Amino acid sequence: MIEAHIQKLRARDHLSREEEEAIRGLVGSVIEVPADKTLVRHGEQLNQSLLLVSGWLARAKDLPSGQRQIAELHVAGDFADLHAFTLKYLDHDVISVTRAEIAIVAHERLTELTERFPHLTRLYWFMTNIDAAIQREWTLSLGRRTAIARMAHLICELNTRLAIVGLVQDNSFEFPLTQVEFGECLGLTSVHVNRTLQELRRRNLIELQNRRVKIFDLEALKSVAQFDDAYLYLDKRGR
Amino acid sequence: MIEAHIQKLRARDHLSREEEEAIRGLVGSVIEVPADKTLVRHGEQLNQSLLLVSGWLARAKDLPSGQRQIAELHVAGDFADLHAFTLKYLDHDVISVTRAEIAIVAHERLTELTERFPHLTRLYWFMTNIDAAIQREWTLSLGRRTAIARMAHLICELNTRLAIVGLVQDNSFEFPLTQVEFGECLGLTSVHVNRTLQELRRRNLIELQNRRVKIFDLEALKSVAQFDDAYLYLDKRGR
DNA sequence: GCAGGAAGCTAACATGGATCAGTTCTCGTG
DNA sequence: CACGAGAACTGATCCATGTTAGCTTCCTGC
Repeated sequence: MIEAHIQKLRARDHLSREEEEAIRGLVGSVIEVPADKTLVRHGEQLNQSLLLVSGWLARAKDLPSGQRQIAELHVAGDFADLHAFTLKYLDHDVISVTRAEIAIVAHERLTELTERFPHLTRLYWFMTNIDAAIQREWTLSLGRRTAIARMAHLICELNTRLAIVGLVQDNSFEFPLTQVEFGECLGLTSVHVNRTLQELRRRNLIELQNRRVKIFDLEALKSVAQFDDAYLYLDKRGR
Repeated sequence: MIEAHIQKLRARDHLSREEEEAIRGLVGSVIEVPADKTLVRHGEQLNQSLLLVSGWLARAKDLPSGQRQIAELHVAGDFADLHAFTLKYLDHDVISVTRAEIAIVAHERLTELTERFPHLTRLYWFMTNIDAAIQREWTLSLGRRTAIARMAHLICELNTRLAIVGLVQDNSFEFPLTQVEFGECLGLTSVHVNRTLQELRRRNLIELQNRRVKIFDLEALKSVAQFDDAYLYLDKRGR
């Protein structure tokens, strides 16, 4: 059920058997939601967080004009709104990009967990800080990278994050975003997403077909993106 | 010494006398650094965090090409790298924008504090999540706002954050960034910063002279910026 | 197997902001 | 009190990306 989540944690730190059990004990009910639903609305008071079991979610911020910026994408194993545990309400929405299975974790359970396991407290604090690091990298992309580098960078990021939870085979993974949604991540219009995608294709770096990305030349793609995975903190230093 | 920091916390939650004492006990030495120094280098192993007493710091991310994006600005009362407590090393640099006084807090002290005060643990976790929310708002700015809205937004943000720690008088506050640095925050060139600043001036919204911003019409400025301070979490819900 | 809608794609044209190449201002220093 | 350096400012030009307005393809439901 939450194997992907355990894998994601294990990529960053050691877990004792007891800790793993405690984490599995967090999950209350598991629900299934359709694509394109707003699961959490900004400002709404929250007493639970969403642990994504399968499918994709996103953090979306909208401007009064209707323009949307996606601030982070979430895949299996991610807590989409763990930060709500301390924030109490969010400054963005959480939306489903695809149909998704979601394990509900009550904040009460998290309070108990954190009072029993200082180490897991630091570990989950750390996980919210990784989300912040990912958003910081997106900030750099939006501020300073060109459209093609930005797009290549996001694909490298997803490739790395999906590989951790076993969702990459042969440099290929499912990519369910429409070009409009892709643009909402990259700060681009769908027209320019289309053009940029074709340019990546033309350079024989990737292919995107039937909601699936295939990376032909990962090293070249990383170099276009100036991608360095350090910001994903894939090392076990003990937190 | 760390009054500003206490004020900033008090803007978000209640602190008991005992908790306040414990927080004051965090501070080791206090140092003074000149402007334009790299205080923390990305990747470097850390066992302390920097609590800013006076002056401005920034989180900077550089591209191999030498282009720089500033991801957040820090003013008196901010922990510039509290996230290093769990991250162990950073994915960005911390630089001084001005001469600054900095209180050094050893991570050992923080570990002790968090094991003694679960409430303060949640509070500091919360504070790192506010930093993330600020960065998310910058992401929205960079992705979807025009240059003038972005600039207006940042000024509104600073106005709000500086007011909390008592650094705003008569809608006016010290603003020590050069136009180049301002552009590094906004994802703009200094040329365009200059022009955009003139446009804000021309519309009688603000004035920037002698390293000082004066806001003439805060409501109009907020409306240009589409500014809503919800993302700064200025309410006391008990964390 | 056909209708309708969403997603993908395209071309022509518009524009916000970058780039380049300076000039002017300011202020600290000898 | 002149000089030098950094910061502020400017004009001309360019170009990456947006905008508009389609057309095409692919599903999905009936």
